[in-house]
Amino acid sequence: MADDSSRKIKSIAASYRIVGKLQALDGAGVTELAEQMDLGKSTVYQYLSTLHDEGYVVKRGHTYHLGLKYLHHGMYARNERPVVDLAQPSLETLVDETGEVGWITCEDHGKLVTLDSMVGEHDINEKFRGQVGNREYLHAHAGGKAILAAYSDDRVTDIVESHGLPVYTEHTITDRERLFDELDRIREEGVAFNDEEAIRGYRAVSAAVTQGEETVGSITIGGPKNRLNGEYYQEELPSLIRGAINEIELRGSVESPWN
Amino acid sequence: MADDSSRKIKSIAASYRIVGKLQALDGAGVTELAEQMDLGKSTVYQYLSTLHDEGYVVKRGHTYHLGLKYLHHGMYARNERPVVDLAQPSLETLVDETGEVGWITCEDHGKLVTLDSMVGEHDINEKFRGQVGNREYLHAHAGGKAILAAYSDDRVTDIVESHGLPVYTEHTITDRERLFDELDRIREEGVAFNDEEAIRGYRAVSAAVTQGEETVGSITIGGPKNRLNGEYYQEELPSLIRGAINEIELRGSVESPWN
DNA sequence: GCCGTTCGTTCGACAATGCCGAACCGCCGG
DNA sequence: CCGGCGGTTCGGCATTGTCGAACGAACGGC
Repeated sequence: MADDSSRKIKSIAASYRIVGKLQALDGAGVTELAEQMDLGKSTVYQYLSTLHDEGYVVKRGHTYHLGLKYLHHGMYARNERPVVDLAQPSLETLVDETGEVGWITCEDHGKLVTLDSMVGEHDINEKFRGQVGNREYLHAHAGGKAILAAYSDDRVTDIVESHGLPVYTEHTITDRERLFDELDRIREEGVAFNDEEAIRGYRAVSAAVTQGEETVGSITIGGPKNRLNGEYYQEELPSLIRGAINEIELRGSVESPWN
Repeated sequence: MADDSSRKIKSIAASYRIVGKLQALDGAGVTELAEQMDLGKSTVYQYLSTLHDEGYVVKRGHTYHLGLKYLHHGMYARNERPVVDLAQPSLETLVDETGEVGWITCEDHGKLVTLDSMVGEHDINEKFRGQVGNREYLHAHAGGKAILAAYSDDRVTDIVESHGLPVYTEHTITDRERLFDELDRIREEGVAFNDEEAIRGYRAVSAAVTQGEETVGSITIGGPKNRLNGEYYQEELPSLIRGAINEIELRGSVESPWN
């Protein structure tokens, strides 16, 4: 593995390695970066000043930080995802009705990306609030499993092979067979659950959003286990989510009819 | 101009040119991009597949689109800006009180970047709503002028020289002398106005947010001219904004005392 | 059902250019 | 005044980004 002898432009890969490190370190200086990445000080400097000229990096004193041009591209990419506009109104009313936390997510390069999150009246442990842009593993979240269940088995296998099934809690699904069983169950029931599989004490219910034939993301309602339990968790929320999905797909087909 | 003979890594600059075009075209194919940028088809292909491997670009059918990794970096860069957490609570109450639209903005590479926007009860023409990540000229917006007024004249001159003073409406400030006069006025009064300088029919009031000695951004309240006029526009909003700034800077100095 | 077109993709070879070490400069503390 | 630690500049070698040409797959019209 890690072959990547395929024709890649090394400097682009290197530039993003630097960008990632810059983010991980909350900003850094030339020397520090050069040491951490086994690159010449002058090389790192050249990368950073190129990125600076292009506006993707800012200098504060003697340390470099990520610039806000990434926000421009990122929000553009977010808004381009149809699931955002499709799901927002229905999910918002769902959040108002339940008071829980709502999420709009989609898949990107085998990860589950948070596109939007809205908090209901039960404002909650900060832990459970969603950060837009966060990238999580698909298999450990309700929204991710809902999306995987909408994909073909081949596509799921590809994703599992390239990302693995890392463990978060004792409830995380960590082997492939159990995952496929779970996905079959989700395909039958139409909703996915997350029962403390990512964070202890946190549960969620989710379903995939499709536009035409394509799966474009998922919506999720989540909250603490002490409130999400019994019939509310097992029946009421799933039924509300299914209703919202229904509403969303109706609107979707009205907005772009016969397409 | 456009000298850029300075030691830059050409492939990084080129990769971001491609990323920008990809955004401008709402996704594009290899051939289309190659034509628009005067590059070999194979060259563009190599860039795109590198960016794809790195996860910064997604393929949908035969067209490439921006990926969501930019959202990850972008939201990180946004959240790192201290003005977001500092200003959010005070601005939110201000928006609730007035019912207008509120903005949190900051400067990045000579542009005014929207970090957050919140709509009050007078939900408004979509035109006036703020898109997070948007990059505007500083001189044509209340938030931008408030920031410029907090900078030194040298710094302002640098920005004006590299970005110019493009015209939006007949009220836009387009010459340097008038800009500096306006900035002096803002320094005295403590608030900046935007009287149809960016969009016809749109007015706004703003003030800069500082943390310690550093200007970290600005907060703005804006809305349609027919509501923002008379004493409300000239006295009441400025006084509310000044109050919010006061509150923000008190909290800022409490959170990081004696620093 | 074939051929023409158009797209994305692969490959090889040359020259441009990314990369590094070494030297330079400005700042700070002793 | 000096040593150490940052960021920055510069020259030259070898790497590698670049392009043209050729390939394969998908599509559509005669």
